[in-house]
Amino acid sequence: MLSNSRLLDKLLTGEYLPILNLVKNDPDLSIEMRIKNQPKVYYKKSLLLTLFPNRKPELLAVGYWKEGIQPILDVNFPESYFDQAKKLVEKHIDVKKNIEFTIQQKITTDNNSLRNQFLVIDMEYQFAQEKVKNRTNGKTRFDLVAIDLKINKIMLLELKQGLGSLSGNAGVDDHFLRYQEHVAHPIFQSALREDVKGIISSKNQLGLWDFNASSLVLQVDQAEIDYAYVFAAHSSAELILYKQQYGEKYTTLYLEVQANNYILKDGI
DNA sequence: CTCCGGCTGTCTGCCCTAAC
DNA sequence: GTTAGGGCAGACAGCCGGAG
Repeated sequence: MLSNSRLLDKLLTGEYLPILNLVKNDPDLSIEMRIKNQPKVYYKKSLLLTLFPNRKPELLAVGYWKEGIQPILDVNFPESYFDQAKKLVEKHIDVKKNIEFTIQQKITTDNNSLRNQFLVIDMEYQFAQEKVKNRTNGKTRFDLVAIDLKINKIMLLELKQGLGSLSGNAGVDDHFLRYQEHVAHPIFQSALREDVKGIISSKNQLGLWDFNASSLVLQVDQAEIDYAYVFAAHSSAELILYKQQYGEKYTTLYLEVQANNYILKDGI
């Protein structure tokens, strides 16, 4: 259930319905459920729009348009706002970031059904931090949250793309240590399960999937929690290097960018 | 001289808290 | 239940100084 029924009404039948329909029909836009089931619309990981129950919607951050004009949203005819906002994002984001986020979004859209092993339910997930305060050294976030439908697991996924992001402060080893630190606490696990249930039911209610996810919610209580990397290789040389360095050490799902196939599978 | 790497400030996006 | 303001992490750009 969306805890916020007024916002739900606005999205499903009220003034925000044109926005919901537009986002549903545009594969480049995604809507994610943040804390307290707050819906936010993204384009390549740039936040285009945040919706509130009563307050005016929050638009694209000033950094994207400060040398031009702020795009204006007409909730009844949102097309032109999203067109302008997308163009501003394209102009703003740099190439490297663009590649990573494009891959992330493709993974999300290619794994949004029950037809394959994984169902991606969220991007850039941060858990509710009050519940694990003082229990961990550093906060962290996870690139993707997915359900492994084959064995009913909640998978926290970290996307690695290109060789530059493998070592150092936010590298492969470092991310795994942070995961271990968090998952060791039962409070983290129960909080994650609750968040996952909330995200699934909200998305289900908004009709963002072409299947009914009610039964998935029930499975989540029994689901194990696990962690894996997604390595998106741009060449076979990169793939070989990654496998040599980390392939044995960490569970990894492999994707080949050139193949343009972003359906996640284990055991490759 | 150029090329790094570290340091710092800025910005975005997330959650938290206090207040209504 | 809802909002406004603040803190934190991550990404990035610009600056500086040391190594080659």
